[in-house]
Amino acid sequence: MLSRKAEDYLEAILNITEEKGHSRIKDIAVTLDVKPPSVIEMVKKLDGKKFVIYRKYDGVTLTEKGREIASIIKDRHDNIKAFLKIISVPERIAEKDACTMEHELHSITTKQIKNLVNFVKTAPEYPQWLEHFEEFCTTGTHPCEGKVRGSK
Amino acid sequence: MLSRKAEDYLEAILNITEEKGHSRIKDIAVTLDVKPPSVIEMVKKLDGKKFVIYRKYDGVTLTEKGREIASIIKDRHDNIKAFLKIISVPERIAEKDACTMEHELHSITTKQIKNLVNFVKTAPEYPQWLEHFEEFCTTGTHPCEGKVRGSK
DNA sequence: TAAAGGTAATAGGGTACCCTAATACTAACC
DNA sequence: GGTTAGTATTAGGGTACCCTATTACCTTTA
Repeated sequence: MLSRKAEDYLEAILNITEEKGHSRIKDIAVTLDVKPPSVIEMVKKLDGKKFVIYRKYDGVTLTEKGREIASIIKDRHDNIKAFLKIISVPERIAEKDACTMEHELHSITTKQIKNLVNFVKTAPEYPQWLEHFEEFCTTGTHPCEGKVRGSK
Repeated sequence: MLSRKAEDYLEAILNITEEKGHSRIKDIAVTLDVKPPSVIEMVKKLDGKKFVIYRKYDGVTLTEKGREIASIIKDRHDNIKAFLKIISVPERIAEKDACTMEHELHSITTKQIKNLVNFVKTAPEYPQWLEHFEEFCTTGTHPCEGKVRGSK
């Protein structure tokens, strides 16, 4: 229903509004790294579809409908980022790649990623799991393999 | 350097060529679910950039440069799909979502996904890990938690 | 070898998203 | 209240990718 870019705009508006109390054209432009005329154009479109309310010279606010979409995207973003950090992707790259993955993935996929994050985080052996994974990344072998010091 | 769509075309051409020995406009169109004129347009562009060789009425072949890109994408695709299947995403959805993720992700991210797949697959407790994960997805708790029957 | 059926190519358009340059507006200060 | 600095808006264009309708070409078969 909404394009990937449209979702990006909604998410940005949500973040800016939460941070500053209101969303101005310029802030959206800076956040998304586009020029103000591009923002105006998209915001008019989103207003036409009732995702935001846009009044000239007076900023942009999300409608209930718009806020709902934005929250879903933001939630996906956080889960995907958490997953990427678990597999040792550096902060900045995790942030950027979460922005890519947060759109278009099937809901089952994002649900399973969320499950994986919870599974690993709440696992009794969580810290060891992480250590083992990191060692595996460096050496290519499982630390516990064939040793007395098992995975437990 | 190459757009996401351009990469899709290269990957499709690689797959079709491997399967049929040569790539025709129509096959590419069917694979990517677009109309032939769209294929012609893109293929001309890819020819101009030396990723493929396109001769009218005579199909399309990858150059060395084009094959290299296509192979990288295909490799990413396979790894991402393997990951999605590990976390119990159904085949068809995994295939589709791998197509989405295979572009634009940072090389570190795709490397770490590959590492994760190998880590889990070669783990001494691999089948148990999977069972535990699946049970966690259904019940929300770790099977081994506080029980005699531990993770080992 | 000529006609037919299918594939390929071109012409002409459309949408989504982005830009620069020019103009309009607002707010804040003198 | 007028000037200025900053922000918002409009006007006009550009690129990427897709389409339909039309025309060209090839291959097969009578």
